[in-house]
Amino acid sequence: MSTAKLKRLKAAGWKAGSAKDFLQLSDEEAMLVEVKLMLTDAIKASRQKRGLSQTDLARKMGSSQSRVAKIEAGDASVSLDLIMRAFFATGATRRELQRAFGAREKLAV
Amino acid sequence: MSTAKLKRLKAAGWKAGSAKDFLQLSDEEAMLVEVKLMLTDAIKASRQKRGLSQTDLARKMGSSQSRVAKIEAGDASVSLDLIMRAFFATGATRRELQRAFGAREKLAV
DNA sequence: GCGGACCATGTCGAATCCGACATATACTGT
DNA sequence: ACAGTATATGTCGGATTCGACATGGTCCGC
Repeated sequence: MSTAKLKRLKAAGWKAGSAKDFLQLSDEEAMLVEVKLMLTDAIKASRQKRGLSQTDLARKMGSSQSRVAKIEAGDASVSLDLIMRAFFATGATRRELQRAFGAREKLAV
Repeated sequence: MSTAKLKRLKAAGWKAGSAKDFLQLSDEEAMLVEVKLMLTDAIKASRQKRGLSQTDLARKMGSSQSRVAKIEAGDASVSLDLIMRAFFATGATRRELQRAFGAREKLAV
């Protein structure tokens, strides 16, 4: 499954644009991976912009530091639900969500 | 409050009929609910636009008709991961995703 | 070089979510 | 009335994801 390979994908430094070829994902799976990567990047940026530690964010969203670390690392055990929760918990708005999907990528799939 | 909307709000993990719970809904939770409702509406629209039945979509995404029905109904047991998978499986593009997030307010409780 | 932040990673029992199935309702066309 | 198609709803065993905890690494001010 794509989520199982997400972690390895990030560790190898691959960008979302090349994820499909590298992992032989279906189009839908590739798009889901892209969505997750965009959001985890946006979470890290939003959190740091607001001067929050992973522990701070974890407390805000009723979770733990280790899980926030996994969220930002693109760990396979993290759902899109939790990613989205974390994104909003940083203080990001729906407009910022839309911008995260709009001001996008260097390379299309 | 219509029963249909109460049912859909169970997607947020809500107990139907409790105004108190509604008032306690945090901003992040409310935004997550909005995102989910927008997407489930978009899925249904995209599926019907392309002339697919729930069974067709289920086969495309390796799931079952009953789960597709639950996705579109905003059932509490459906994750955002599955919603996003279904959205892309209808043939929707990332541009349509962005457009769905930019859609005007649909949640009127 | 120590103590204190901050972040990464592994593990685990419990909670949640999954596909699948059974079944019900509604709306066709025959 | 009947058969076929489409959608809705409840349930269940197994799979996935959860928060929590333990622990290790890195960096910095003291």
